Amino acid sequence: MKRDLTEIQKKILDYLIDQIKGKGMPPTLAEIAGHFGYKNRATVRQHLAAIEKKGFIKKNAKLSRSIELTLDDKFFVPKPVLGEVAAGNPITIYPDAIDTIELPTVARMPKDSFLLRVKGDSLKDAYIFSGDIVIVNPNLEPKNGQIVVAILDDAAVVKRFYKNKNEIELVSENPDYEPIVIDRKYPLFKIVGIVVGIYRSMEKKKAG
Amino acid sequence: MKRDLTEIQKKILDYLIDQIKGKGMPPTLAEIAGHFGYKNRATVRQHLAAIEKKGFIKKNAKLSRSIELTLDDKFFVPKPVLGEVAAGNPITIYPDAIDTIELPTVARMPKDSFLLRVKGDSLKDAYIFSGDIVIVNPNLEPKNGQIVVAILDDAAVVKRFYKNKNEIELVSENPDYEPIVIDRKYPLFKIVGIVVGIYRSMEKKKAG
DNA sequence: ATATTTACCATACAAATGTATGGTATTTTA
DNA sequence: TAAAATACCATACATTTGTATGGTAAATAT
Repeated sequence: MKRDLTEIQKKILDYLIDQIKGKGMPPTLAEIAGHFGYKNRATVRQHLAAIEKKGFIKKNAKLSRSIELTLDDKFFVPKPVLGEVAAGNPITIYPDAIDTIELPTVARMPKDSFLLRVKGDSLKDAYIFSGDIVIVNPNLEPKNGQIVVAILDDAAVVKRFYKNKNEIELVSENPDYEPIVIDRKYPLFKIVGIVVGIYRSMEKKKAG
Repeated sequence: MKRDLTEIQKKILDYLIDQIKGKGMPPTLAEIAGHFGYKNRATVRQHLAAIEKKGFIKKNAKLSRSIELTLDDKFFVPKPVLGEVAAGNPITIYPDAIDTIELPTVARMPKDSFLLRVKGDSLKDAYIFSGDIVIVNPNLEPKNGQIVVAILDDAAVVKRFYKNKNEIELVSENPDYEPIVIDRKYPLFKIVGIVVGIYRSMEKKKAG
């Protein structure tokens, strides 16, 4: 089937993915040549032909930048899910993506916002459920009543934010969970961001 | 600040987003012209210039397909909401968009899919609530247990789909609502599409 | 009432782009 | 060892592509 790529071909494919993912469009032959120091587009063309022959890309003849990654369907824009955040008890946010919504083909990662998958049911009265993806914007100031992602001590929770006189409270909608009052017990406390939206795929596969 | 786009400009922007997110690369002027039936690339160019002036895209001069979306910072993409669909009692689907929501780019939709705002609470046990936006794909065959949008008689509902021997049943998760059995009473019955995802913005007030 | 914006058209042109062909040299495979 | 495959080069060419300019007509704004 798919033979292995040579080292150079691998580097070129990497570059293709990087460009498509990062810049939002595939490079031209000239751009690829420029990046790798080739003096000729024909060289690039031959590499691309080889990569295509091995099944990693597809080129639509005669169209500029017509390099398609043959990795998967593009049902949704692939976005990395950075971790899981507890709606009940705190759960660690992993440094790297733990999962991807759909596949890592052609995505443009927005600069600031990120995704977290919710675990636990403490926000079920706010209609957020285990398995939902919350969209977190780290650049907004939290207002009372908003749902925020906060770090307590090396772990994160998603709860409603309330700031009183000199005390911050994180409350669940679910009465089974006690409100968390932020005090000296949480020296690492930090608001990670505000939940600006949630998304839920109906295609089932996720466990809670 | 950013002036509103005209209808045509909106359609073009939508097409741009669709192509960039879906195909992995922005279209050329000629491709845009072809898609909208323009006989001339200059027309497209002028539209793009207008859209760029209003701040929705950025063009890198002289490069082919050099259309960058400046929406990613905002993380959201405007999409038309075609109407309201009842989770409880049927509500008419309007022929034109009744609203526009900012759909997160994570929730980019498959081609041909559309959005409906849910009204009513008959699906609340399926965690879909009044005010939620459902993403509907009209190109999938419904399987038992899936949530579908169906037309009963000039009105639409969103319910769980079950097909028995020779009978189709639409059931709510909420026991307050009786299952609807499809028979001669519903000569116009038609499955509009399958709910493939839901999105809920936390920033906007929810409609009752 | 007049100016501006919007929404198209046509023609023209330089640069960008993909392609074609032929060449050299090295490495890998049969 | 001979035959492919790999990894480059150069030159040439037809299209594609973005751009520039000028024009018409209708809708909006001032």
